[in-house]
Amino acid sequence: MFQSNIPTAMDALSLILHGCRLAKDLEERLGDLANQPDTLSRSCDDIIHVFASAKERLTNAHPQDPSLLPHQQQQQTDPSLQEWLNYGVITQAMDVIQSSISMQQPMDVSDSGRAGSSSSSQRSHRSSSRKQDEEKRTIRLPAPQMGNTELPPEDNYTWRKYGQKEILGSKYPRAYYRCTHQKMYDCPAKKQVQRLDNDFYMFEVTYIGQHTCHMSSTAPSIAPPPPPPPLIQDPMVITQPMVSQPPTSSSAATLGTWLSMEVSGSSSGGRGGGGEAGASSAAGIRYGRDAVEFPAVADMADAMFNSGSSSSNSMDFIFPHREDKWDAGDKDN
DNA sequence: AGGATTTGACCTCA
DNA sequence: TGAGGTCAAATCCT
Repeated sequence: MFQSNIPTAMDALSLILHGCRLAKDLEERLGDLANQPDTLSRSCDDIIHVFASAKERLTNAHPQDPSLLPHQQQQQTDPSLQEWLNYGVITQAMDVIQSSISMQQPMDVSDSGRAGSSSSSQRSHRSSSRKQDEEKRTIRLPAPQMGNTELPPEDNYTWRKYGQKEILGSKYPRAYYRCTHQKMYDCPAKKQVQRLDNDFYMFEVTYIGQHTCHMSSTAPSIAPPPPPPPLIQDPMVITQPMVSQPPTSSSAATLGTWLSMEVSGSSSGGRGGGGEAGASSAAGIRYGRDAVEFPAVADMADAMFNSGSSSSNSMDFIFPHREDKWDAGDKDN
């Protein structure tokens, strides 16, 4: 179902990174799990599964030239994809972070220190659904984490889930989200998230409409990043790579510093009533114990890239309270 | 208490 | 007519 080998290879990289995180997490919990062989076994299986998936994709990605590095492959990517990659600031931040992870601490975990019944009300105002001319862009994103595979990938917008539905012919339900600021700023942006039938670790995310919430002077303080798909005019499917271009030296250095503190950082604080700062998506503000690790990295990246306009919030992202950071540490599998 | 998610029913359109 | 999209009360979570 993949459009080309390149995204497949990139998916593999993201899976590898994900596997590394799981392995790291497992090591940190070894002490606690020493007398829980079943849990240990499950965790091992999970990790094995992730790496096996990655290997499978790598094999599929470039059977002809296994020596080609992913970022080299990307150079051969079609221009539209390349443009899209260039456009995604946060994606790049994520790339930097994850590149740094792999470069600085390939598998080194030793210093991880912290590492009712429906109403009959009128619905005539219902916006027309299934409008053909509505702008739709579909991308694919890897699931953020095995333990939180119900969560959609972070995309740096805040979303509110308003529905979920079983889709005919699909194994997994489709979740419907709208911009958190829809009412306040009349933002029409929506998205649909659905797990791929044949790949449990990939989400297909369809964005509908453009965010207008950031255009308001009273809109959230953190200016949103460019929406993922603005350059893609025609409905199409691409896979967002988790590793793309080499980081600039400065950003790499900065993020590298962060990584030394937060390599395995967890969510910086649940949903927080005010989670409207624009930096945490539905994925990042998932309720309770299912705090997500992966989005927290995006949060940090976002904080950095927007640090000029948002002062204190950024620091909160970068230096979250310790208890918040590690609450998620005991999540199972 | 306030805001987000869940979920069954309702509505629209192909 | 039925699949897909949305609504909104109930429920959950912090």
